[in-house]
Amino acid sequence: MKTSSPRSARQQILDTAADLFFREGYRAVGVDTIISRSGVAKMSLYRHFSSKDALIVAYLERSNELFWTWFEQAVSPHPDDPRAQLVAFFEALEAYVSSPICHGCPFLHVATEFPDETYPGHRLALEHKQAVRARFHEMAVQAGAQQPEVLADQLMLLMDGAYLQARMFGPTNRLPMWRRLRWLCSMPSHRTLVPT
Amino acid sequence: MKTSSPRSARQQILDTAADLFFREGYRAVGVDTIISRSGVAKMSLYRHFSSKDALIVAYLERSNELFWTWFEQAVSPHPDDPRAQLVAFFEALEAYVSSPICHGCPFLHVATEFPDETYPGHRLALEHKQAVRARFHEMAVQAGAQQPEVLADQLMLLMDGAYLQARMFGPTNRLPMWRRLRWLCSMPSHRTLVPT
DNA sequence: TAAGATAGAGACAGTTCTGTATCATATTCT
DNA sequence: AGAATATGATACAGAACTGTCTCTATCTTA
Repeated sequence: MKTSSPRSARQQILDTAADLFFREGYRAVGVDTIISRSGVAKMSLYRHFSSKDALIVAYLERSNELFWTWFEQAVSPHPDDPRAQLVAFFEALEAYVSSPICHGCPFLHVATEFPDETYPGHRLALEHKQAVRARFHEMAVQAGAQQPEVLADQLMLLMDGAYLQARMFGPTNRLPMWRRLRWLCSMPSHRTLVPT
Repeated sequence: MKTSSPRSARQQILDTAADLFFREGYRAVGVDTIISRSGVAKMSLYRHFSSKDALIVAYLERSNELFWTWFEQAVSPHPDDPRAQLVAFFEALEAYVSSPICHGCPFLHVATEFPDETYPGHRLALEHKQAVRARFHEMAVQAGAQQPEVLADQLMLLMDGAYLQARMFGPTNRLPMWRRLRWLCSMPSHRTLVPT
């Protein structure tokens, strides 16, 4: 451990940027806002992060780590039951997107705000989503799913759709559609719902 | 009909703004880019649209109209078969999101870039999505779905998820996941795929 | 206590953004 | 032809943005 101040300065910047980026968007938040809100000097920001884009990348990398610790923690109560793991994760997801602390998905947002696929943040978003899908696929196989590819796609749809709705309906009025997330998980699909 | 120039000027602005907003995003595109790309004077833009936000609103309203004409045209071959109408729309959607002209969904984008629910564009996005869901629900009822609410939610998930993926994977490399859209439509859900 | 690294404060440059003002020109309708 | 309207071109104001520079203060560590 070096000093405590530099670490806390960097952490302060990252925490503030995370909150602002998540709630208001990447392009909507300027570095001036970040430094005034975090109470650090502008040069401290640029000493720790070479540019705003680098700060965005750092935020996304931290978000990725937080996601996976959250994920593994959600599935940990069922170490030998992949099916229960999937259900547990989506229950955790439902609780999260129903809470006022959720404002969507940082990776979905960055891919929307920076459509250029060569943009570093967009690349990270793609890698993240593909990793999540790979994890879903792995669990689907372990659970003995008959069509793990399709199941993985459906779960991705469910997850990203939940994040989207959280963004559209704000932290309040969250319920209109997402009280039904668990239903969507456990329901047979529309094909079977509509008589042929 | 008044003159031809004024109409074509306004149309020129709207067409150019539509293309730029859709491909690059709302905040990423400035009015200077729009006027230089469309070949009109800046004052012509501000004579037709009181502000950039008003231009965004006009674009969204036009997008809404185009969506519904597209929607009704897609379902028109099956006037007396609501179930076939749903399938026909999602086939049209699959073809659209698989084509390079699709860059996502303008309403999803505006809600992501402007999280404030009081922002006019965000409000329009909410109204649009709720109208689409209402239409799905209506068709689900007509088709005799056992749980039209759930089916409507699933269809919204499917549609928005397709738009999302189109944004993440660019106009190229579109296939990785969305070759399976029709499968997702016709497949029993993961609950039945995973043995209990 | 002394040295070195880090942070704070604030001015500054250069660009970009939205929106306005001015004036000349072209087009349309009477 | 003449009047009204719309457009083009361009300069401009004022703000916001990213990123840099300088100088001073603080804090850790030896």
